Amino acid sequence: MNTLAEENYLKSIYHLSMGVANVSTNQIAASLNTKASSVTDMLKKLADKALINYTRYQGVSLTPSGEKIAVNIIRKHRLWEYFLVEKLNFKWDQVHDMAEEMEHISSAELINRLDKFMDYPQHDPHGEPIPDCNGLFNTPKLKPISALAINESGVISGVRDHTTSFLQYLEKQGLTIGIKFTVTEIIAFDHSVVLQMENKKEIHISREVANNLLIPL
Amino acid sequence: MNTLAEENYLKSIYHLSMGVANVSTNQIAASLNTKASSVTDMLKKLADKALINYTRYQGVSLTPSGEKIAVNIIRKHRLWEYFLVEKLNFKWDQVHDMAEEMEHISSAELINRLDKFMDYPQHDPHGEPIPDCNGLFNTPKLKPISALAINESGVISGVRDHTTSFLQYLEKQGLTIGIKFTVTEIIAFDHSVVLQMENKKEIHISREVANNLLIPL
DNA sequence: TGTAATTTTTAGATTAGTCTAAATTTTTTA
DNA sequence: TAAAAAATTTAGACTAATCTAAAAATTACA
Repeated sequence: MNTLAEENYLKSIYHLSMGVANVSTNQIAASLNTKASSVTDMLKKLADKALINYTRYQGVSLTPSGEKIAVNIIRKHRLWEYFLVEKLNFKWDQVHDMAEEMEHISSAELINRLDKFMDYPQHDPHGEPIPDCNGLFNTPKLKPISALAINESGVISGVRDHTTSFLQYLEKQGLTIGIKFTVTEIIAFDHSVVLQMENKKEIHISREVANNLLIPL
Repeated sequence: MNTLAEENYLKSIYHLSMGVANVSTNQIAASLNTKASSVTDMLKKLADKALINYTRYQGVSLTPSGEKIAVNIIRKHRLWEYFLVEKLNFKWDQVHDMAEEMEHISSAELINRLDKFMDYPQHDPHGEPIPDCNGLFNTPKLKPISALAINESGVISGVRDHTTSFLQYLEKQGLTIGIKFTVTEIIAFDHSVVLQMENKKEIHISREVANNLLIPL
């Protein structure tokens, strides 16, 4: 098995790898709130274990076995988040830190039974896809609301920003996963957007919020 | 907060403290599968944090704050065991190691909601009492089946030994928590005991098993 | 294209938790 | 009650993960 620190590095590298060939030492250091020198040490260790491809000064990528471990941790994270929201009634902005701890519970049998207990959910409370027990999942292609024109509609399917403050704001506005809306106005001056919700209520969101709210492509 | 190692030491000291004033270094070392010298080091650390009363060569006891932490870990352990058995359908002999990991999940809010979700269970799958959110619980006074005479009855309410092999044996025999029986025979030669179950089936158990199966005093 | 800026790595410490081996204290027992 | 045995502690070392400061490599750009 791998240590907690190793698991967190693999997960971080996985997240940072989206769409890029190699992840830099500094990127990893920033995402884990640690120093570049600490990252270098750990990269050597992970390379020795054949979990990453690493050449000095050239950044890293996950090997298939490293990716498998990372995806499994993400599976556990998202299933526990789903559990916390659906079974224990937490809000979607409260579950991240708890799931960060729970994702390191090792038993595969446990997580598979948890998956079954919740009837195999496909997405976590933030709209992220949950890998199945073989590590398979399809990432829905999403685009921000800011890419829509007037009179176009969409269903909120994801968020780009996962910070508590952003999620709390969305919750308060009723802008949660699965909600349908139509763009009724785009303010030329600041690119803010007016949405009409299914219940006819209008919500005015800033360009920044529109950039961080995702709908299917 | 405390480290994982610190939590395990406090829990171990708590369990070993049942009915005795002080726990010895060697007892702790044996229960944690570590060396006496490692224990001594940790005892100094826990004493510095005022979680134990420690005088060199004299053994240790928990302070009120140390006991509070220990009881909280035990609360979490037992609630997760209950969850694993009642919600995820694990057998009572499968849950200990998983709960050993889960008991270190830190959130108090999480564990209180889990408690509520399961409707405030009073006992874990092995019959051990579950402390409430204030750390309060009453330890039912129990005695072994071997203390019964012929024609006396009882309800299985706890087990002294928690090893997988013992629990699996009991499970196979149908000797689980809550089961009622009457002693129909005690073999003088080896002190083995014959039980008649509610369904009239007779089960013959060794003296050792009878010593490890508990009923209310 | 060569110097400056940035990034990354190395060198050397530090902390938590552990270990072995030796020294010390307590307990047992002859 | 004094040696022997057992228990406990100390001393010194090791590993994992981290840090700071300095050195080395890469990249940027004048």
